[in-house]
Amino acid sequence: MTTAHQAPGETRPGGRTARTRRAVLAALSAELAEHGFAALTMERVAQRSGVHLATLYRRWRSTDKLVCELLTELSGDVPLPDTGTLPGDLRALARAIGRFYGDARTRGLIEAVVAAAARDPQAATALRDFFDERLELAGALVRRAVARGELPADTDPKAVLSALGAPFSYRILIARRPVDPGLAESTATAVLAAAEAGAYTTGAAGTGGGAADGGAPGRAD
Amino acid sequence: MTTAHQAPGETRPGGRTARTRRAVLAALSAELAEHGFAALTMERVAQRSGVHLATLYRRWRSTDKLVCELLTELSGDVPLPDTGTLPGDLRALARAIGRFYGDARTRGLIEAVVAAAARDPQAATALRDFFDERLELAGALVRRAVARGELPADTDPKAVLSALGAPFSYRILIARRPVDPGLAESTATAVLAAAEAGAYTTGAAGTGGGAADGGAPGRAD
DNA sequence: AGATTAACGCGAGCAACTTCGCGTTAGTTG
DNA sequence: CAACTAACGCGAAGTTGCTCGCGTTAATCT
Repeated sequence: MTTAHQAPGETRPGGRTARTRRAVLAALSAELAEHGFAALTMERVAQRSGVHLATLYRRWRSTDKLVCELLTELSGDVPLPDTGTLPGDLRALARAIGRFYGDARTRGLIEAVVAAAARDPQAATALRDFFDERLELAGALVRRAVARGELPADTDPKAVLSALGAPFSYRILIARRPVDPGLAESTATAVLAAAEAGAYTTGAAGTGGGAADGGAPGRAD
Repeated sequence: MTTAHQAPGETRPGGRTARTRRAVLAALSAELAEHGFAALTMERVAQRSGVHLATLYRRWRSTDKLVCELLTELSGDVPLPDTGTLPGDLRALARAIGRFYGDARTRGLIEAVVAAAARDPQAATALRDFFDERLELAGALVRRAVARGELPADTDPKAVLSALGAPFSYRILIARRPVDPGLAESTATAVLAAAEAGAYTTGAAGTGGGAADGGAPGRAD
C-alpha cells in the first residue's frame, strides 16, 4: 500500500456518472415521446444528451438495454387508491392506468420495452419484473376488498389486477388506437362484475389471469 | 409489337414465385418457433429456405415486412364456435384463442409482429387490421347472444371480444409466462359476467374495450 | 416449339453500426 | 491540496447488414 486512495476496480457512483446517466435517460425519454421507438438510435440519444456515442455503447451496449434501464427507473408512479370501497378503488386505479398509458412518454416506453424484450432476454426479465412488482403492490387493494367481504375469500389478487391492466396494453400494442377515458370506465366495471362473479378465484373456473405458475388441473384441449 | 407475349412490366404470379414465397414463409415460421424473434435474421431465413439473401431483400426489404406478410397469411385459423348459448360460445372461443397463443409458432409470430410494429408503420397497420377483422367476424357471436336476449341490446361486440383476447396478449407480451388452460376458463367466465353486467354497452359505463373511434363524452381526468 | 422477360443466384461494393486505443477530465481519498 | 484512477471525449479501425450490376433460369404467350 503506497498512498493508494480508492480501491482500484471499484465503481464510482459520484457526481459526473450520475449526471450523464440522468442526461441520457432524459434524452431517451424525450426521443421516445417525440419520435417513437422507430426512430430511436444511439446516435440520436448521444446528440440530444450531449454524451458521446462511445460512452453510450460502453455503459449500455444497445438501445434495448438503455430502454430497459429507463423502465426500471420509472417506479412509484401510479399511486394506489384507497377509497374505502372496491368499486371506487377499481375505478380510480383504472383511471390512473389510463392516464399512465395515455401519456406519450410512457406509451412510447412501453412499446419500446416490449419490442426490446422480443430480442433481449434481459429486457424481457425487466419487463416481467416491473409489472409483477406493481401487481404485487396493488394486490393490497383486492385483499382489502376480500377482508370487507366484497369479494370471495379465495380471489387471486394478481389475476384481478392483470385483468385490469390487460385491456390497456391490448389497446396500445395490438389495437393500436388511443386510450380514451371510456376504456378505463368500461374496464373497471367489467373487472368488478367478473371478480364479484368469482371469475378470479383460485378454486373454481381457473387459475386466473395473473398467477401462472401453480399447476392448473385442467387439460389444454 | 413484334411477337411480344407478356405485357412488359407486369407481375408474374406463376409457379416459381409462389414456390419461393412458400419456402420463405415456412422457413420464417420455423425460425420464429425455434429461436424466436431475437435470433431472426435475413441471413438465417435465406439459409433455411434455400432462397438467396438478395432475393429476400428485393422482395421484402426487411424482417419487419417479412413477418408482417406471414401474419396476413395466417387468416382463417381460429374457428368461430356456435354452441347455441353465450357461455358455451365464450368458453369455446377462449379455449381456441388459448390454443392459438399456446402454439410456439403463433406465439413467436405475435411477438415478432408487435416488435416489428414498433418500428415499421406498415407492420403496425397490418397488425391492427388483422385483429380488427377477426373481431369483426367474431362479433356475430355476440350479436347472436343479444338476439337471444342473453345480453343488453346495446352491447358492443368488439368491446366484448377484445376483452376476451386482451388477457392472452397480456400474458404473452407483458407477463411473459406460458398460456395455461386456466387462463381461458378464467377469461371466459370473467367476460361473461362483465358482459351480462352491461360493462360493454355503448351507453352506460363507457365505450368499451374495442371500438375506439366514437367520441366518448367523458374526460381523462 | 420458340421468343420474351420477370424473377432468381451470385459476388462485389457501399453504408451504417459497433468497438478499440489513447489522451483528458473530474470524483475520490489521505 | 496533491495523488490517483474511473469515467469520458475523440477519431480511427473493424464488423455487420444491405444494395447493386450482371449473367442465368424458368414462366408465359403466340
